Amino acid sequence: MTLRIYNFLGREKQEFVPLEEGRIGMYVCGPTVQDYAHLGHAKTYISFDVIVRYLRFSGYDVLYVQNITDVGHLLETGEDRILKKAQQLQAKPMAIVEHYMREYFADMDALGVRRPDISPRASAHIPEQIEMIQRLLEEGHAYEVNGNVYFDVTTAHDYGKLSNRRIEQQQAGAREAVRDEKRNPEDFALWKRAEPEHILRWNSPWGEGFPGWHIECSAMSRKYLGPTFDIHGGGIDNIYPHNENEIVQSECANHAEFARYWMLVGTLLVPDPIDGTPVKMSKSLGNFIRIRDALQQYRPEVLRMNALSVQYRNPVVYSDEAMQSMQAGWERLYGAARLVRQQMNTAPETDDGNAFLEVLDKTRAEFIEVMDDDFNTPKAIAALQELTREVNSLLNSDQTIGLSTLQAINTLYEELGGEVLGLIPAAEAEAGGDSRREAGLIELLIELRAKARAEKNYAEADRIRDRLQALGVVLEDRPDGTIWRVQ
RNA sequence: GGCGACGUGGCCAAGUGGUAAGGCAGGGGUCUGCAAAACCCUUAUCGCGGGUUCGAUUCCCGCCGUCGCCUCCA
Repeated sequence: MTLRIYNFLGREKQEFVPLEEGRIGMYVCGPTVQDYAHLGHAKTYISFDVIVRYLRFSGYDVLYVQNITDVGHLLETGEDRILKKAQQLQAKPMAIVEHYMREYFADMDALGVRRPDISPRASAHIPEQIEMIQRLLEEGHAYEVNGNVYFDVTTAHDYGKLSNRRIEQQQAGAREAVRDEKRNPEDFALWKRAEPEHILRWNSPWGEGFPGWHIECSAMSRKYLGPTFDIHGGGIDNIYPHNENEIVQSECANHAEFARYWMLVGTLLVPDPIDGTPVKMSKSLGNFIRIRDALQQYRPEVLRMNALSVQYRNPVVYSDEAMQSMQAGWERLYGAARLVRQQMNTAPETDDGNAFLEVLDKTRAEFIEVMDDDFNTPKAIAALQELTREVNSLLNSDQTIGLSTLQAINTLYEELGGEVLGLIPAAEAEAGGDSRREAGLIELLIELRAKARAEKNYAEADRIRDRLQALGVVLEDRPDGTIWRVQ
């Protein structure tokens, strides 16, 4: 069983072979912390979260690095974005980025996205960036003009190899005013001179300024993962110019191959309010939904389900309709896992139901096979859904099921659905300590209702059920008793 | 205009050179005091036109359509 990954460099599925057996160095482009994260970020980082979780599940020792961009970049108007925000809020720029960085982590935590091993900040790696720029200057790949340093793309023979853009194809100045300072329209800034009004600025050999957008990823990935590492990830919308420029400057500065496998994830789309066509969720279009706002409406697992409902390279739509479908699908999955846990409390210590272990083995094998094939999460979820049908049938049959069988089912749900996909919450997350009293009260009411039912006092029984329903507590009568859940 | 991705049942979405997973929704049924939940049954020849092939949804060409990138964006 070998892992295969679709490598954007070369555009084909390839067998994954790490540089060092059993270990993986992985870098994923992180967010610019200038505002609250939205669902587009959620899609990308949930995708990589599951990829990293699965790699670890497969036994790899993964070092996962994801940068925090906090140095600010230029708008078309020439204003610094973070500076602009700082003026609005009358606050120091570093306080702004600190704030949004913390909120970013809070949002990701809420989504069940495990934190990267290292979250290096661009502002904390200015010397490394300057050093890399100097190397590029020495090697003749860059030139300085008036305190700005640009990379000369004509000095790299393979510029454009990731995005398949060749320099001669570009329409110079088509949508961007050609700066006279640049030798070629595709040349990009490594270092920018800070105008007097810029607060975010650092000393450099070329005067006070700030780093260009792409150099931070090159400098920080090199620092923590080395000149050559296994996997580089990001959103596909950054393939050009960001990823392309990262590659060219890193390979020219390091004289070494950069990332060996490029994994780029598809975009989150949202229906256009006018005609309903799906369009990219983005800050500039103003059609974004903050993660924290979406979490008011849907559980994190349901948001994850949506992100994982397509293969990671494909785009996915976020809409009420889609989310309701995800919600229903998730509830069936989780309902079965929860029922298994509930049955464990009363199950006999027999080995009845052991024949089911075969189904579990089959599910596990299927799950691994499809995840090994470029992380096919839709198929992996399908495997769990098929398992769920079997589990429900088993639980609804009149045969008694032994504890060991239930435990085996539960373990599989927790491993594949919980540990890898993050869709099934851990058992201990179900009933917090403060809800024990509430649970006791609900169970008391269930006892009263059971008494009423035994006396065929259905009016009273239904009244209790309806009142609880109104409070969001749903009762389900099963042959062996009534169970409840919070809606 | 250039580069790239995609177009599969009512909706979403896998997938394969030999007639197509899974989910959601709808309809019918079983179970239930009634519900709820669950389970069973039920709907597709894969954008259009050519070509390659014994055979294509899957490979190639063209067309149409949608999205992304080419400017800060995950």
